[in-house]
Amino acid sequence: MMILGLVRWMQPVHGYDVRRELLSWSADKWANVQPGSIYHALRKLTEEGLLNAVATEQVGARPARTTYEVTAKGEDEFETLLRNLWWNLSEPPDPFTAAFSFLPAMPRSEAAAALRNRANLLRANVASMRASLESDWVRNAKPVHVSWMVELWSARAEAEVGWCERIAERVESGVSYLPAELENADGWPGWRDGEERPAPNAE
Amino acid sequence: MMILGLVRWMQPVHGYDVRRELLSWSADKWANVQPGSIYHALRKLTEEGLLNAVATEQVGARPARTTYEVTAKGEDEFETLLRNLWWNLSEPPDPFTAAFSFLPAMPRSEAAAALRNRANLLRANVASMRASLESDWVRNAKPVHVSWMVELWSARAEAEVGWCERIAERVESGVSYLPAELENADGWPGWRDGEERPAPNAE
DNA sequence: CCCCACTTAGTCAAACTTGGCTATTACGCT
DNA sequence: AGCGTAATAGCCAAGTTTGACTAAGTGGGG
Repeated sequence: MMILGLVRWMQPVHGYDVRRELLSWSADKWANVQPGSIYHALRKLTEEGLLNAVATEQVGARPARTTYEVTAKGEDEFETLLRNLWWNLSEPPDPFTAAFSFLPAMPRSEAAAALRNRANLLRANVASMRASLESDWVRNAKPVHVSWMVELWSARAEAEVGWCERIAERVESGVSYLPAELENADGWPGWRDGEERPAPNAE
Repeated sequence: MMILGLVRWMQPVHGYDVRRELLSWSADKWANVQPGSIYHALRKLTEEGLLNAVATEQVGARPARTTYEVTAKGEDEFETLLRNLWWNLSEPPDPFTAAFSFLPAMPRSEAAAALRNRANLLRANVASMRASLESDWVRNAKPVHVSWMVELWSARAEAEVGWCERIAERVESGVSYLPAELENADGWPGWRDGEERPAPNAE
């Protein structure tokens, strides 16, 4: 619920403003906030007494828009949430990691190719982020810490590029996926379909 | 829905098996799968024709457990999902990034301290992951690619440690958060409470 | 001057997640 | 033998998130 935070610093806002701001940050990508969630969140926060609906104006026959403000309680709650996120680690879920855990279900050649491909995609990403860091628009019109966030993403991505390439090589090299204890024991069924016969003599 | 994948390689399984396997991977952390989701997912996958309920045995007066298998259609679907995740980037949502975007709401000294703290937490994490990589248990009893996943996490974390420290310094140095265009213009209201008076002469 | 396409603002039902609950059996300890 | 604790299976209602939809104003090209 970081909608609360947004409302807090745009103070009197209505839902649509919040939506636009979020989309302009393309925050739907890295926060879990799609446009549809916003109005529900606003109503729920109001119920909980963290927000106040201060006005409901209507222009013509368009849907009425309700304007919100943060209450003292909301201020507190936000502070708490924010501190919590700043001071504590919280591993975010990562779909790629989940997919990677099924490595043995992919043919080795494809897995390696996909990893190399991923490395390239990441590199392209890094390049475009770098470019945006240089661009005048970002340098002059966006708060500086936005650039810092981009730097974080770049740093993580670069680290991952290296990993992708290292792992691609290992996958190609044909090392067995099975743990030492189970070498030439029978593993679970259901692994060996994507695998191109992991060559029992693999080392 | 990577429950499907799990069912696929443990072939005839019942819900509880899946649950245990997931928890043993502590997959509730990096996938978005809490124990409660499993049974619902299984039923839904069955409805969609991706799974088949093959048996329902009952031991004593305990809840009956239903055993599932993957259908051909499920096999296909899994293949598609898996490939999609392997070949395409998909930025996962990251709560810290979201929190960081509210940097101006934190006093500079606290922000810097929190960043340093984060760096330390990450370092501790990396250390414990490194240790587990050395441990015999992981080396001998777990498939090798599990270690590779740990390496990925370490690499990302290390990149982030560096970033935290660099940013902590910048925050402390007092550089203004405002974009060049808005220097000494009035920004949005609602920023300046956490900020310890961003000293208009800050540079 | 009219029509098409886009923007504005928000609703809603459906899907998905979650955490807590139930109720039985097995196990270890004294 | 008795008792408390842990493990076994799974259910369910409540809370969240989502993507698709509505429906009126607006603007500019032909």
